[in-house]
Amino acid sequence: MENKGNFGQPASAPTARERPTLKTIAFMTGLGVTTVSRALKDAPDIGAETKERVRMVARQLGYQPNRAGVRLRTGKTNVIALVLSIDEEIMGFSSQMVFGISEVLSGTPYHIVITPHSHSKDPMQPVRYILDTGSADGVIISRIEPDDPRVRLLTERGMPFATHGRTDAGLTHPFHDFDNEAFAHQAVEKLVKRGRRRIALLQPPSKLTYYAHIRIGFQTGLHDYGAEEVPLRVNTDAPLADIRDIVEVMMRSANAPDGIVCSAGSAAIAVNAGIEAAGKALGRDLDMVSKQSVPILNWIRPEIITAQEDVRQAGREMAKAVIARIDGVEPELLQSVSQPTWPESGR
Amino acid sequence: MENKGNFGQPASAPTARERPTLKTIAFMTGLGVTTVSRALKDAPDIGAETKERVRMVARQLGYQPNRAGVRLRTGKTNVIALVLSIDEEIMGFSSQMVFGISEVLSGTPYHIVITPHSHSKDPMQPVRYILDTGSADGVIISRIEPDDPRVRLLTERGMPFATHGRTDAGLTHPFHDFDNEAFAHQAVEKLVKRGRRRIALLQPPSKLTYYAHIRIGFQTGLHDYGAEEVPLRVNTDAPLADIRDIVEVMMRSANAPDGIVCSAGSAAIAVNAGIEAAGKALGRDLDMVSKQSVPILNWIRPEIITAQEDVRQAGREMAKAVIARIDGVEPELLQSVSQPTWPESGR
DNA sequence: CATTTCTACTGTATCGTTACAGATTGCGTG
DNA sequence: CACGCAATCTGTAACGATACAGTAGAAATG
Repeated sequence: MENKGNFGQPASAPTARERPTLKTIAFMTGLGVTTVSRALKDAPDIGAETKERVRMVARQLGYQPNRAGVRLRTGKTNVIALVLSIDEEIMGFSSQMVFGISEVLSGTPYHIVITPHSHSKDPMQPVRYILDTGSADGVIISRIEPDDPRVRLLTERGMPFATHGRTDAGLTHPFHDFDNEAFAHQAVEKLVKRGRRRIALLQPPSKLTYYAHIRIGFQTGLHDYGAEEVPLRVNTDAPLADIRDIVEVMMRSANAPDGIVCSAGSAAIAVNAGIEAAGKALGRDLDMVSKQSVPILNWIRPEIITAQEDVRQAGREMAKAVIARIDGVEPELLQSVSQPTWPESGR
Repeated sequence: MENKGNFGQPASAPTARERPTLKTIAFMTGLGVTTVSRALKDAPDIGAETKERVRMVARQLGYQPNRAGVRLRTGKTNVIALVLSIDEEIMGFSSQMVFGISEVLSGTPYHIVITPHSHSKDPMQPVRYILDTGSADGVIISRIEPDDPRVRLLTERGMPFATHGRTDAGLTHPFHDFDNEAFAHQAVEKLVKRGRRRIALLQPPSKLTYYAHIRIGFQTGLHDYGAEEVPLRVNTDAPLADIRDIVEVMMRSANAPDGIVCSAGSAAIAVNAGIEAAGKALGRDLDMVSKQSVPILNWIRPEIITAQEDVRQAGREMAKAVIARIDGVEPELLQSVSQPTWPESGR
């Protein structure tokens, strides 16, 4: 856990095994530390030949700037903080996002730090921590609400960030979102095309922005294709056991739906269990459409009609967006919405 | 007597909105920066009353030490690096581990940095990076091999670390592992108790240490309970489609097994699909036992006999182990193995 | 020829923290 | 009364990088 050995003496001895610093390069090239620093960042007041020499030596030594030095002097942390809700998921949702993000960051000096929190507790806490300690250059958050206080705070403090999901309160900020409205609309279409007309919706919690997107897509779908809604009093955040039980009751009732639209892959598993518990069969008594972020549902029941939400891609988009924002690109230009894809059933 | 003392430097202006530093506290208490620093770390040469005062002011200001300052001066990064293989998982395996780790780290100054890599590429690369740049105080790695080169390198360089899985080459190091031998043994027992005698094993890739653990548990199980193995030529790392197809072929063949032991939850889903594709039914024609890290299998088929591997707990254990190791605790004392738990089926 | 203007480099101070080597004061001792 | 010794507290110099204000030398200008 310690690293120096270089005491006392003036200029600098190469000290073979130590990690190279600007001083090492300066010593080897016979230049000043400042020159080396500026040469490596391609400053205009350094001679071309000198730059070349410095770069060669730096490469040769495997020089990597000391992050603490840079951070202390410039305030640049080279860190992107990913704020995750630990009760957010059962499936590999956030892993995929992490991997997408790191794909993009791997070509940059940025590191990714995970800042978890329980969304039952204060969701502002991690954001405040990051702002107060200046521990990141950029932030990625999810589970966005229409007037999300985190978005407000981050904007107000000028911290670059990207969100997974949109807001709806006149704030302009980078985001990536899945087109949940299109998904819900298309889901209804698929069901109606299979002759289903009485459709239930397992929707997200109403405080999240995409609740409205799902609702609108669903309702215009019902209208456009001439179907009606069978109410379902539970949302995707409920414990799987609750979802199962409520779906079972619904499926046993007189006005059971003949179609279900499900807004989350993990919940779909519970819905399926509820359907089976009621003695109904997908494809025969009813059809189900679900979105999923990991291709798993068709392994469980090939009959489930699935739309893919590419969360890894979302991670990539958001990582690119935050970095662009850090580099001063206007937020308007850093917004994207991805369309649902409907893989041909099969496996 | 002539103490001209401080000339030039007027200690420091409070500058209300700035982030407080030691200097701020020094200014407010009228003490020197050094004194404040030492007071906050409860050094023995600082008066009790002074410490109290410093602590009060620090708390009042919401002082948090600047990580870059500490890191630059001491070399301590306060970072734990989690090295993850991005193709490691489909399910929420690594998320659960991340959350377990952060539970423990949340009470400490440590941050968690995710360092991903593709295990098809060079698995040493992230470890080398961390060592070369000194970017973490401790490392957590998984997918351990019997003579894992990463374990060798980390040990050699004196970097504190913990592994998810054991090695088998005379190296002593902190680890947390799931008792795969016990799992496989008990799995065979469960199957035989249900009257199954011809058992197939879906095993992990042979290069990983726990391959041997699974094999031994399985084989002693076969021996102890009087069953025989039906060979299955595929491992848990194979694409799910391959697993499904191979299982289907096996289940259609003349000597189809009447029991299957499966070493990974995601693979079990594919195995189940293969079984169903062959027209066989769990509980009737055969039984399956699988381990899982996320309670999902019984939602798919209640008949699957599942053992729970608590990956979140593993994350907690490893985080505690790395920190203890950083604090100088002997590696021998930082090893733990968790037992499979067999939740009563149902949900 | 003196002066300005470039070009190419360099020294110093600084970010926040801590290791280290002093200071200062009070007080008990011989 | 000088001395030693605790008990407290403090200034300085790093750690590695960069912003800023120079400087030296050569070339262009008047």
